[in-house]
Parts: sequence; structure tokens; C-alpha cells
Amino acid sequence: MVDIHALAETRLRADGQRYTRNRRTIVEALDRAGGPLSLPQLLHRHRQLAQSSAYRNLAILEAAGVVHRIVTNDGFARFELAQALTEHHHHHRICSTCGSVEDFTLPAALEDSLEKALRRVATKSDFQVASHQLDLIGVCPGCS
Amino acid sequence: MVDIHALAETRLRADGQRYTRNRRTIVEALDRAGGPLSLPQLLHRHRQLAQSSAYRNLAILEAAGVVHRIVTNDGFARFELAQALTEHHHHHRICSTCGSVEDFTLPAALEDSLEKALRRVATKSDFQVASHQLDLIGVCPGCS
DNA sequence: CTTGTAATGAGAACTACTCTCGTTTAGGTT
DNA sequence: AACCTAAACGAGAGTAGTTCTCATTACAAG
Repeated sequence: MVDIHALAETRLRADGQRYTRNRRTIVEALDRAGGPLSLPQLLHRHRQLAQSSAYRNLAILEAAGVVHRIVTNDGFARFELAQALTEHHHHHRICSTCGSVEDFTLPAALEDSLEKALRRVATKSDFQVASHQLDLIGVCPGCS
Repeated sequence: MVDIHALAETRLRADGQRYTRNRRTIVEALDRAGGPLSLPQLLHRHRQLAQSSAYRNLAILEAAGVVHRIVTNDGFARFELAQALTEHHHHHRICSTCGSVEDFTLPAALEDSLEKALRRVATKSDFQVASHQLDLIGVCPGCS
């Protein structure tokens, strides 16, 4: 169990940024949510956040490697804590009806061989891999 | 080797749509491109296409299962022929610098076990899987 | 306390995409 | 062929998620 806020502050500092109250609020909210949040969802949970500041801070947190942005085709971007902070590599189930995004994990053995295969694919094509992203597209229980 | 246009026409007809010249042009372009195209790229290749019609037809082709839409975080959606038409299951390498999207495939054995694992994950959570999507995020040779 | 710099937030601006609506085209019937 | 009806077209207006502007506020250092 790492101290998420300490790590967030470290990463922001390395980027020449401060760990302000608003940014702490956002990190806290994403940590508590237990899954990706859209901006409306984030603002609904914390009314004191201004929309423009929230967007700006999410961009800054993303650049610092604290937050990860997920784009789906329902128009709303989703935000979650970077996996390095949560120490929990996972993937996403995306509902094509309501747009909700939830986490899931693969068996460790499969994840390993997947990782290796992706590295092989990447080196063969001179592509510098930063990360991979595996999404399940379908219909969630609530929408079916 | 299937006839892509025949299949496209069948799928459109099943949706109560016609396979018009503009739609054929789009399918042709996506087939020739050998990879996903953004709308600007598509219009650049075929100047006679109107923007609004191209967007509308891409949406119709997507609804009919002829075209697949890929959203990235560079703002531009990409379009490619549905894998059922190309008979070629593949994944995407997305360059985080220039936004370009290219295809790649996994070893068949790995793809199989991945498929099985995803089905297991899905049934366990009452999620009705329509498809999966695996992306490599990183920097392409041209941008590094 | 003072001073410089970064962060804030209300609203304007941006832009990828969708919608509107008058015109054109195409498929079916006589 | 000529007609008719409905679909498709396309130029431009509209929408909406996101980003930018800039005046104000908060913070950190000396």
C-alpha cells in the first residue's frame, strides 16, 4: 500500500508543478471512485471544482503521469489514477450503450505472455511501446 | 478473398440502405488504405466527397457493420473496414505523438487464449461481449 | 510585509462532428 | 420513356466536449 498523495506530489514536482488543494481533491476522488470517472461525474461529486480548472488540472496530472485518460466513443473522456499509483494493472469493460467504463484483470500468466508478445511485435516494427490497452466492448448488466 | 463490395451491399441492404457511389468510394478508399483513415485523410484522397456526407455515410456504414470506428486521444476518429469484411483480425499501434494508427496481429495461439480468457471474464460479470480491442500506445518510427 | 510566480475560475473560443433543409438522384411502376 | 416517391446529397448552421483567455487570488521565498 503506497501513499498515493505522496507519489502524486513527487511526480508533479518533477514536472515543476504544485500539489494544490484542487489537484488533491481530484486525486482523492479518482482514488475513491474505484473506476474511471467522466468530468461530469467528477464535478457532481465535488461541486466546488470549477469545470475549466478541473480540465486543466486533469491535463496537468496526466502530463505528470498521475492520471490516465481513456477515450471512448460516447463523447466523454474518462479519467482514472495511473496504474503506477494504484499498483494494479487492469483493463476496461466499456458499455457501448451507456458508455460506462469498469475495470477488470486478466490471469497473471496470460497477462505475462501477452506482455511478451506485444514487446516482440513492437521491437520488430521499431515502435517504442509506452503501454498497452485492452478493452472489452459490449453491453453492461444494467443496460441489457 | 471475398468480394468486399458485395458484402458491403448485402449488409447495407439488410439495414434498409443503398450502396451508393459515395459509399462505394469510401469503402474502396478504406480498402486501399491498408490501415485506418481519419476523415481529413479520407477527404484528401477523394476531393469530390463532401464532409457532411462522408461523416453521415461513415455512420451508416458503421451501423451496418461495414466500417469500424476507432477513437484515439488526438481528437480525430479513425475509420477502417470491419474485420468481418477483411477477414483479418488485428490490433492497433497508436502513436501518441502524431496520432497515426497502424495494424498488427498477435500469434494465433496467444490470440486464442486471450479470447478464451476474455470470455471467462465477461460471463463472470454478466457483461455481453461484442468485441475486444487491443491497442499498443507508444511512439512510431517516424516520430522518434 | 513585499514581491514574483503559479493557480484559479468564469466565460469566450475552438473544433470535431452532427443536424437542417432545399436540391438532386435513383429505383420501381405504369 | 415518363412519372413518382423516397432516399441520398451537400453547403452551411448548430452542438457540445474540451481548451484557452485573462483578470483575480493564493502561495512561497526573502
